[in-house]
Amino acid sequence: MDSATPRRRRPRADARRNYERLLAEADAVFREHGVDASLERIARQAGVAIGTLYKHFPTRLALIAALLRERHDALFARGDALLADASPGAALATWIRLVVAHAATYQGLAALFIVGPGLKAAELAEDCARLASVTEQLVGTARAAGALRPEVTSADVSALMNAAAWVHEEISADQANRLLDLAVAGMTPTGTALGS
Amino acid sequence: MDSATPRRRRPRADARRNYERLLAEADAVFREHGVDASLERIARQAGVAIGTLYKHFPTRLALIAALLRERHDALFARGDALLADASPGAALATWIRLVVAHAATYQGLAALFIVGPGLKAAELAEDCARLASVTEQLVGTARAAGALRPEVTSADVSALMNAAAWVHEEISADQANRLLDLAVAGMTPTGTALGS
DNA sequence: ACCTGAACACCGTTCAAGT
DNA sequence: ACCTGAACACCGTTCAAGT
Repeated sequence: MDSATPRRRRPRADARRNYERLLAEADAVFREHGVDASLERIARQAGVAIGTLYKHFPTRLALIAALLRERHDALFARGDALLADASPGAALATWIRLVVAHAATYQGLAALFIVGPGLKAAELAEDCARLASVTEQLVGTARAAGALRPEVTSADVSALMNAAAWVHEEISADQANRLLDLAVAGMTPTGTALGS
Repeated sequence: MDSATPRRRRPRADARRNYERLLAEADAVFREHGVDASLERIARQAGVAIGTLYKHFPTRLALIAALLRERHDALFARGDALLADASPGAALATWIRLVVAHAATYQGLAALFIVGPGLKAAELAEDCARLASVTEQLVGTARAAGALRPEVTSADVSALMNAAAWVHEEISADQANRLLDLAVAGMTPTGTALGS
């Protein structure tokens, strides 16, 4: 059985260094120019040839996915912790803020998340599925606790989070927060904030 | 004085025909591939050389603006009519639907509208300003009539309209409508739909 | 007055040749 | 095992030359 998943050989030192430099430069370039930024620029800034970038990351999405790996693990861990929170409304409110802030880190990232499990985004499909799963559980708990109107779906909450992240990218964090607060008030039985 | 704005000379017949064909093909290509579609493809499909496209439309935004001209005139006319509506809440609700449907016609259009009067978009700046102006007036009337919570700004409504159009582009008209209904409920003193 | 298409720059992607 | 960089395709944009 184990032979089907051979343990990875220790990578060569220069390969590992190139991999790390590429990730670091990709983060810098994506922060400044969004996830559609030039891959050639990333390779150039990392001091490697373009072929080396493609060797390590066969597609743009593979690069993005590798870049998000650690942050996603941390995000999902926080999500799992929130599921055990005593106040389901407050837990969902916290989760929404976390996800919006994360999805707004690079311009264009929210657009990737929103298509999610959809056709494309192969390398990010699993991350999107986990994101949707945690959201669905938190929405379910909040609804069961009476913190959400019964007709609000987890798809509604996901769409809102991505839309708010997009507003954050395109206008400002402030305007994104206002949209979030208004829409959340519309999802609440009392017409106010979640968890209050 | 009039000599400062010389009356346009009648364009040559082939020039006029090329102009019209370019607009028609641009509409078709933008509908299928969004506003970032290849200009070369548009010229090719219109049967003209790339230089001819640039002669008529010096920038991509000039082409988009020309394409939206008639639709914008119709939209703003409807907006002016809505300002005289007896029910300000219902009028705003109608306006929101009109703008969202319009902003979702081409993928990427909402992203242009949301930056609006912002730095770029020179050729579209005036259209964005008129859009914002009508929205501001309708929001003001609705608020004065008690149909909106007092703290809701016209910037909030504009952000919501663009966000809903984006969700329409990226997911579905249905999901966009759900976001719209939920957020509007959060903007209303009663937590329900506008104009009811 | 308008149109054509070559020219240049830049990027995505692949792959033969090197070490 | 990994890296390099040329090669090809495609597009944005400009402009000299044609009609």
